[in-house]
Amino acid sequence: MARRTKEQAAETREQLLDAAERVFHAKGVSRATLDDIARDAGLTRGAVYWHFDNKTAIFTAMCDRVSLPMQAMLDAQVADPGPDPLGQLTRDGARILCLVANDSRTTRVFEIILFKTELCEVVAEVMAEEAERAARCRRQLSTVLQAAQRLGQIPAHVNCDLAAFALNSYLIGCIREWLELREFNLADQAEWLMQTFYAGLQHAPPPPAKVE
Amino acid sequence: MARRTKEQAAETREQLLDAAERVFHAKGVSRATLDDIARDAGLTRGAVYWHFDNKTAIFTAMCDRVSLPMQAMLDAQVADPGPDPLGQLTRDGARILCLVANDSRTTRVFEIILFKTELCEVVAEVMAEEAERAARCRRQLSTVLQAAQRLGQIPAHVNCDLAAFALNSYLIGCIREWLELREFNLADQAEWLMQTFYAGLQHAPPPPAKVE
DNA sequence: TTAGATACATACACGTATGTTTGTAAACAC
DNA sequence: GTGTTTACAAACATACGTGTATGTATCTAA
Repeated sequence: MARRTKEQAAETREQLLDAAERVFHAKGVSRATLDDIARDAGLTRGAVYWHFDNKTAIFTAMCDRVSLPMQAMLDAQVADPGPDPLGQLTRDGARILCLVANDSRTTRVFEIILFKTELCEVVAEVMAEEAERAARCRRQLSTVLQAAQRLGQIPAHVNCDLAAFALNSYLIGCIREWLELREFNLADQAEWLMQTFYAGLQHAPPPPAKVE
Repeated sequence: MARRTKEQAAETREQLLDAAERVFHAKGVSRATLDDIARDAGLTRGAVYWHFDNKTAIFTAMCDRVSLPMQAMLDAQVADPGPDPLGQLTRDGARILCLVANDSRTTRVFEIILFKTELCEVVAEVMAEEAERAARCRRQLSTVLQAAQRLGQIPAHVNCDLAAFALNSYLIGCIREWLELREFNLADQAEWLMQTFYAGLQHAPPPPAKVE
């Protein structure tokens, strides 16, 4: 095959990742063949092995294309909680839900991660990364919730670590169930869904014991 | 191999399902081999193919062992909402969380379903069943929430279909995230988690539009 | 202008999962 | 007690995915 220029090669890489999204989504990650991906991109496995070590490398690269921007968004939120942390969290949560609902790449990759990926010992590195990422996310959420608590937006007796867990669970759960359902416009209801959850935090009963 | 009695054969079947739980959990459903399952049970693939048509049949049988009892529990709740539907829903939700936290078989199978199974066109029958089951669950939750609404436990402006979606999402999300985290005693916090969510429903803002 | 590196395509060797078929010893019907 | 069916084990044929090795045409740098 003819050698392409650097830019053409980079474009080939993107096309392979696009193809991986489609194939992973259609067949599931483990049933997807490197040949499937190559063919979908109009290439051969030679191109795949040139740009990536193996299927796992493709998978992580594909995830990074959507997760890195979202992580940056949360980082900014933590860096400056602002005068209304709870309201800002509401809007950020709603914004994430809207992204899932409206950006097709985000939709597809979330569907792949939530429904078409088997985490097991074989992909231990990926699991460890994911666990670290999730833990960091919870810590950040807890930090923002504590800021809200200091401003009196949340009762003092609320355990912010547990509340962060609940918030994170709620968001993931809403994304997961909506992706499975698709019967209403998530973007329209995103604000209400988030506001209802925070109303619960504001009127939460006292905790039975400390978390952890 | 020697022929076994009917009871012995039924026990063999159970052992195969136990083995399937372990192997699916360890390797993921699609990476799990029928030979893996047979060996784990101390048998051969001959036994597997005698009791089940293929891997999909084993998977559904394994799921049924835990999902059927839980579905029966929800059915009973719908048949008689009682004088305090919201309180009863709180206790039922907490009970499910406790089951996930304390019953090892429930824990394992939920982990398999949530983290170690790839839903795709290849297993379309399983997906269709699951979608129907989930839809039925949401309808039942909505029914109970409407009963609570008639009793004044939830504001009249709340869309019960959307609230059922939120509740279901919250439960699944909590189960999923706790299974991934495992850093606190879920059974201890189950009541607080559910009560906090229902506090949100009771203080929910008016909806922006109709769901669906 | 040419030597080497690049960006793939093609071909091969290997392991391995699957479905099926055949074998077989014990249980059960009679 | 004999024949048949049951509940598996063992062996076989087939297919398929992976990794790697090799081929090659083009780009690029000197």
